[in-house]
Amino acid sequence: MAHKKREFSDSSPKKRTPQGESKKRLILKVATGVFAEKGFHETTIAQIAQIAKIAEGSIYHYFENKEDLLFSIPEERMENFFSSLREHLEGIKGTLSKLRKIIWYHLHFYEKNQDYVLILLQNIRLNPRFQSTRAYQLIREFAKLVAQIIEEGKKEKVIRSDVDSRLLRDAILGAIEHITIRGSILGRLSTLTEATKPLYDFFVSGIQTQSSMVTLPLREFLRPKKTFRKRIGRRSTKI
Amino acid sequence: MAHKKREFSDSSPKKRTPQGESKKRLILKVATGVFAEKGFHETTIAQIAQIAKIAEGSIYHYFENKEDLLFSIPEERMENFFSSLREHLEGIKGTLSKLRKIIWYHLHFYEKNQDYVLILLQNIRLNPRFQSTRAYQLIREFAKLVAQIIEEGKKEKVIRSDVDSRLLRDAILGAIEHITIRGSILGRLSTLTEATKPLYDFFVSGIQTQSSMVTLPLREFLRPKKTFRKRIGRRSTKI
Amino acid sequence: MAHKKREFSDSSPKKRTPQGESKKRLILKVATGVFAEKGFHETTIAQIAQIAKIAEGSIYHYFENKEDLLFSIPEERMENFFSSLREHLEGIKGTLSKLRKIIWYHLHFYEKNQDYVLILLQNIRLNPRFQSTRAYQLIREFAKLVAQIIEEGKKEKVIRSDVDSRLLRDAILGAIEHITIRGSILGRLSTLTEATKPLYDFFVSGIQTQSSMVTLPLREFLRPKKTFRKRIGRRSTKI
Amino acid sequence: MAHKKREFSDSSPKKRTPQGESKKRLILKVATGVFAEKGFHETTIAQIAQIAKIAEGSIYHYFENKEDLLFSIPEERMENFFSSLREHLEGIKGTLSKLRKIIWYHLHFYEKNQDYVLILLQNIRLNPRFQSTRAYQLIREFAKLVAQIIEEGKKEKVIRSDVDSRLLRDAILGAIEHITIRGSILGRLSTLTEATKPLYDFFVSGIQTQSSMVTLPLREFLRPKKTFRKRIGRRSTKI
DNA sequence: TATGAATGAGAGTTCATTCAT
DNA sequence: AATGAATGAACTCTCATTCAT
Repeated sequence: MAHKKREFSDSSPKKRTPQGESKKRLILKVATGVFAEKGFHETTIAQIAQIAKIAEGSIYHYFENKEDLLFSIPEERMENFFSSLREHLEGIKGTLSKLRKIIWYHLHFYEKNQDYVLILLQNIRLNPRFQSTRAYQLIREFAKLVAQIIEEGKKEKVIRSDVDSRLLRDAILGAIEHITIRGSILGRLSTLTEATKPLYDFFVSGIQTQSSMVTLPLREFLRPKKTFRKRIGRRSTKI
Repeated sequence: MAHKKREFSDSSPKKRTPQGESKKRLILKVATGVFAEKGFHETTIAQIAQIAKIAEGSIYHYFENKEDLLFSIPEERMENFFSSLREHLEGIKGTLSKLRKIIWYHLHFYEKNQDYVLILLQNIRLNPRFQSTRAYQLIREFAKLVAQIIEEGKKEKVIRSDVDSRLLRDAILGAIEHITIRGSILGRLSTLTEATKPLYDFFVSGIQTQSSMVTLPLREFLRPKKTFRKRIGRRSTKI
Repeated sequence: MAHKKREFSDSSPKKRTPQGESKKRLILKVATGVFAEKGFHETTIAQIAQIAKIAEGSIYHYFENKEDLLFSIPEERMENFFSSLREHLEGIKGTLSKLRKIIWYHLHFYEKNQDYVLILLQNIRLNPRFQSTRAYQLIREFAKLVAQIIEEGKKEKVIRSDVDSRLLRDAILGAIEHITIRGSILGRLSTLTEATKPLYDFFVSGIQTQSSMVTLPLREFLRPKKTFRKRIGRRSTKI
Repeated sequence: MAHKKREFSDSSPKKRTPQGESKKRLILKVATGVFAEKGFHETTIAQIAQIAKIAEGSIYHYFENKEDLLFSIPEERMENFFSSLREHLEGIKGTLSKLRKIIWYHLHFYEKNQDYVLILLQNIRLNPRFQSTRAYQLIREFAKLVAQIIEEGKKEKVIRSDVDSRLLRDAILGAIEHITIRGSILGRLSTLTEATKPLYDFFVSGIQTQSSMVTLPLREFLRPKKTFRKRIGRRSTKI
């Protein structure tokens, strides 16, 4: 009555316990898909087992419990995300170019990991227990990296010195995330990277027209600079 | 399906303080708090009832089921949010001022409705059934309004004509949301509005320093303008 | 919707005696007994589980829900009833003999399946959802069979040609059922088959005495027959 | 904490508070309809109250509880049924005519009380608590009456002396009930009385053709009668 | 390793019934 | 007499998790 033959090992790239390791991957893959589609709480272990064509109990050989399975999803992906990002940033000169790269890479990554994003944003990120996770550390490191790059930009006088690095970082990441979520709702996830240039432009150059923008700055530019920031500041405050 | 007859019902000293409609408000208030603190799925009806000091069954007098209770939370708040925003925008001239107001108001609203935000962003927004809700319609209307204001800005030549209104809107809202979520994690929700000016500046003026920015534009400004956009475009694409 | 994690699950000394398929039978048997005794609506899943000495949840491994459990009761029995009846009818010549056999077999079956009958008549038969059931189909087939046999009898001139086959069938089945129900109330279910002969006689020979019956028919018999049925008809109608 | 008021007996056949009495009737009428349509257990007090356009609590002014409401349905109807039947039987001579009348009247009553029948047969009759009810007594009396009439018939030599009166009665009533139930399923309840003649004929004359039936009896008729019944009996037993 | 039947705590929900008004 | 908000016991059903095989 032997079911399962699986005579030929399937997709595993390397091998440790070639079979075992690949089965863990299988579970993770299936779980990611189902979680993304139906939501974590609406998904049952039984469903995952059924789709993965394994027994429910087998899932508990690889994962402590349902939440562990959930938290295991970002592990590999974040590792991947972060190391690959570092490669991509390798050799790029200039803060703004790095920033542009980060925006592009982030969108690109979300585009290629659509199901994962939804889970991350909806079910993982705010879970307090997630914060004691390796993946969470990577996210923090990534966030720090972005803030550092911005700080560099400020030192290099490419970015205005009054910019709050962490706030800017959050704004950029937030913009990326929101666009991703909108994309997922509207089914436009596959063209996410197209938003790179406009997003970059929003943040780097702002949205003002040259004419309306320059009027004031230009005069500033030709005059002594000391009062500049103050004036801007004043303008911004009078809501 | 049915219930046993309650054979002996002697032991309960029932209180009855029929405050009428206000009980619905009470439930809503308690539910919002508990949902925000523990999460929707981690909250039980029994808990809500206990905190509200009412019977579990009473909740079902006012709400169809747990999800209906959840979806009822945004109802009033969004109505409030939107109508109050309109008031705030009343009489404001200038697209950028309106935009600044919207940023401020949004942050302000989230600051005053901290628990609500978390629920909205985590448990409500992406639920497909939410989209057949009055509150969802209001959110859509609000989003449209923002995009319209941006469009106006483009017509008035205050905002660059190559700006994608909806994308900009999503970027701004995303930035606000992300900052709010970060704030909730870090316990900084009560100073949210302080982010108004920096956020506004990011989007309106960009983050580039005058010097680095003007170098190129200034030359453009002094020359014939026709090639301007093209050059910017080219620059932006070379990632 | 969801369930709390079972934080500590230490206290249970679980037994596992996987008898496989026979557990479904056990549940069915216990359920039949309790349903018959207390009625479907008055029986709780917990009671069945307790008597069967299994966990409540186990019942839901074998049956979709309580109603499915109810509707599963007739499945096997009707299959049994019908196939066994066919065997019993095998080789019997003559419509009336077949009819007698059916009456006897029906009573015999009810006698041997006392608890089942009550459930069938009280909780199953009139439930609209039952009618999309295999068991219901068998009941229909049985009913058709009886009507067919009566039709045969009419062709063979053993049964009066003016007999409405379906009505006669319903009358016979109704009589059987009512007697069964009375028997169940009076605790006489074990002598049900004794009613075979009298019931058969009621329907086949009628209840009239020879004398009172023959008086008229005999005269008819000795005279030309054509006005016979009419006269009978007239008599019957003058209520 | 005294519940139960009902200090004064309620069930008076005339009227005390014309309004009150008519409201009780209203509730009874509505309840009968809903019970018949959806079944007793599937009907809620709230539904009845809603349809009757009264408050749920009001129902408990007139009825002890839900079951009391159920058992109150037959009360009036059975009273009616029985007294009206007596009138109908008034002046009818001859057992068979009375029997015919009873069949007709029963079908007629069910035809006119369609919703009531279903409730009686499905939810009331077998409920043990019903048997301590006035209505149940009436049913018993009716059943006795039928058996008595049959006994009379035997004394008058119109009905064969070997007929078991109670069994015959049960067979007749069962036939009527089954035909009614079939009628309710098939939506033919409104032509129920048409079954009077065929039913009567089944029981009184039997279903055998004259020819097949008479062959034997005729010979008997011409010979001494004593061995007649025995022979029939013998035939009937050899199943 | 793998299985999947078995578990059982506990969740959401229902609804007959009560009683202050 | 009438109301209907309030009650809360009890029910069905779910499902993460376990463990004997």
